[in-house]
Amino acid sequence: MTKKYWLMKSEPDEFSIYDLKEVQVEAWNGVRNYQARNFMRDEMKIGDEVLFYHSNTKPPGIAGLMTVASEAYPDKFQFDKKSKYFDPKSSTENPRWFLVDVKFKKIFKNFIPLEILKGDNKLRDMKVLQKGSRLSITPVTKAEFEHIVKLGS
DNA sequence: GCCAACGTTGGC
DNA sequence: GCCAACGTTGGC
Repeated sequence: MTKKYWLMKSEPDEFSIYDLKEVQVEAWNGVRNYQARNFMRDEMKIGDEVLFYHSNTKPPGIAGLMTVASEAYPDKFQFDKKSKYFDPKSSTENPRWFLVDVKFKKIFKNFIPLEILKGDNKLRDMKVLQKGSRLSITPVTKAEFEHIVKLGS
C-alpha cells in the first residue's frame, strides 16, 4: 500500500500545530462533513503524511507536518450530549462520525501563507486553493506535498 | 464583522 | 426527489 498525502485544516484558536507538539498525538475531533469523514474512514492509513493548515487566522497557511497515527475509529464526542459535536442521529451500534489520530512531525521553519500557495504555479491544482473550497480534509499529490515541504524548510 | 460559497435539512 | 431555508466555513 503506497503512502498517501493530505491536507487538514484546523483553526489555531481551537487546535494549533503548537498544541499538537505539546501532546504529540491527538484525535482529530469534530469533523462533521461526510466527504472529510470518508477520507479518514476509507482512505487514510497509518504513516500517511499530512500538511497541517491553520485556517481562519491571520494569515492562513500551512504551519507544518504530521502523520496519520491510527486506523479510523468512532469520534466519541458524537455520543456526548454535552459536547457541541453531539449528534442525536448517531448511535454506538451505528456511529456516523469517524476520525483518526494524528502525530506531530514538525513545525515548518517557514510558515507558508495562503497567498504564497495561491501564487505558486506548481500548486495551482490543489483542492484547498479552489474558489469556495471549504472541505477541511483534502488529498494532496506527492509532487505538491514535496514542493510544499521544500517551501517550508 | 461581512458575506459568498457550500452543505444539510426537511416540507412537500 | 426537489429545492428553499438555514447554518457553517473561512478569506477578506
